[in-house]
Amino acid sequence: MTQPTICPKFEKAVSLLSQKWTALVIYQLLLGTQRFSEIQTAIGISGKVLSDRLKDLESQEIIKREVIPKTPVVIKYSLTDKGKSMKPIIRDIEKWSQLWVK
Amino acid sequence: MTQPTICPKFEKAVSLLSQKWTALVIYQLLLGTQRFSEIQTAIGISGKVLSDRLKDLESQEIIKREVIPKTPVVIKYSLTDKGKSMKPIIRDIEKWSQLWVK
DNA sequence: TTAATCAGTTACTTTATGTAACTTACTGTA
DNA sequence: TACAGTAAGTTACATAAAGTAACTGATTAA
Repeated sequence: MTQPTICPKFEKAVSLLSQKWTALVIYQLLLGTQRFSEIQTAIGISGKVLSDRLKDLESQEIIKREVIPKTPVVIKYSLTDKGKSMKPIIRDIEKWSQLWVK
Repeated sequence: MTQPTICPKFEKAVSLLSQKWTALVIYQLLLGTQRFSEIQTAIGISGKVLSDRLKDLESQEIIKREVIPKTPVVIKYSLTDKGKSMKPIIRDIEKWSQLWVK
């Protein structure tokens, strides 16, 4: 009856990826810096959920939000180093899906 | 205004991993065949959700369910080849979490 | 003046998870 | 024999997460 406690860091990473849309947002930003509406139309997510997701990811320093003071203002999202370092995870999911998902 | 359609296979893989507990169940079964109650206490999931998850994963042929007709009956869950092939994904998440999650 | 875009927010609905108690064998203990 | 316990779930109900559609406020273009 030992509670084999799973590593909390691993658990946290897993809970990040088990939020819907997280992986797709990161996948999209691996293609380069993008604006809110670009991400939205690329992956087909609602404004509300994208807004939530971007806030989460920003607070975890996986993405950064840049305000470019033009008129009208432009807001650009991109991956931080922490975010970019998730690339192998995303690439493995891609590879696996090509081999195994019918 | 092109809809850059994300690969449906990739999307499907992502939606699998974005269900809560899926990655942890697979992680646990990478340690070897386990019984319902073993998985349950190992990862701290409720019977109801574990039951749902195992049904999903079985229907996608990621795990197999074996009934061993002893008295009382023993039920064992293990990964199929498709399930085992997700090991690199899980290992990458582990590695990333060790390096980047505080 | 009206329409359109961008980056969201708001209010409300639906779906997913979580909680706790219960079930149906069967076994082991008093 | 009666009582408690385990394994592998299921049921009914409660809360949290995600989806939908309409709306904002600033700005520009027709």
